[in-house]
Amino acid sequence: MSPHELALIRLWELAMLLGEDTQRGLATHGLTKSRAQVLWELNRRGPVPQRVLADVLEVSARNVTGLVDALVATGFVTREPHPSDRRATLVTLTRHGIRTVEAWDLAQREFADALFTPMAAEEFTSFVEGLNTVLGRVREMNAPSPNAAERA
Amino acid sequence: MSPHELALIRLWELAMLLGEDTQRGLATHGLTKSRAQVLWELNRRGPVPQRVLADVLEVSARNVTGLVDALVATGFVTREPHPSDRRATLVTLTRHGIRTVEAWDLAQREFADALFTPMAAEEFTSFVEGLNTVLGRVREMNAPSPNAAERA
DNA sequence: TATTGTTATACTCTATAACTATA
DNA sequence: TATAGTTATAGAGTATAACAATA
Repeated sequence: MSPHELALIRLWELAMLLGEDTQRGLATHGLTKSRAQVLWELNRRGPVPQRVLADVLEVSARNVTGLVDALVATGFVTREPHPSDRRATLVTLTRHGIRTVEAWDLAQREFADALFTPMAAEEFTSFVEGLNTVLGRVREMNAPSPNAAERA
Repeated sequence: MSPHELALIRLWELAMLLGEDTQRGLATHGLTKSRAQVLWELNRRGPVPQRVLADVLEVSARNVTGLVDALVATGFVTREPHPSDRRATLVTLTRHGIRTVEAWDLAQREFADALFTPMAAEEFTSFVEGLNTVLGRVREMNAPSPNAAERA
């Protein structure tokens, strides 16, 4: 197996481990990855109509209806009337939803510190440099998405 | 945002991009991630009873029934009688299944080369070093899994 | 006429529980 | 009695299409 191939496999393994770890963390809050993404966007953007969520998450309007239904039922968000468009509803974080997102933020910072603090400063720096290079390459190789800049 | 936090976010972004890319590739073969994992294990292990697939993929026996049903219907595998245990079936790759796995293998090698060849040799080396360190840290921080060695 | 969100319907992955056939 | 795999049932995420209310 070539060094390149091995490096790619290591990247995959890391991605999977991080994914599993995150999923376990979300499950303790009674959340799934998809529902968590909704909360995350609401935290960034404030109350938005479901249409906006469908666009930023790149899923169907129908799917958003289901995700918001579930988040309402579990107390993370509410549907509020839109002040000027009676067709739309504003999906709004509850206090519970806000506290949940804040708890992740903290957990993520702590995880990042626990992960990288033990690394030698020089090793960390060159790792991040390589990571940025690889990320740039992957972005180039992917279908050029006009939304990439907007999402970043 | 701290450098540690930023690095973690970059890792996430890379993981997501690689995941999306892979999913697109699988879709062109008419496959999903779960079904592809089945083919992958069959390629590594040869024909195995469904029970083995359930164990290695860490999913329920019921789930394996569904995945194998779908793979049989789409011509990637067949169910063959087990020579000594009449309760069991041996899930076996068809020629189509074998060629599909071989095509991925090639595609993965090409992708890895396209990704890393443009990197300076020194940058690649230190990136892989950092990657291995991070991977080790994540493994430590995760729940210590007795199967980790077996799966690797 | 176009847009927001819903209902209707369907497919995939996932799980547990009950059951059949076999060990 | 235990195991391999299926049927029955259910929940989550996803999609398209038809439809209602509103713009």
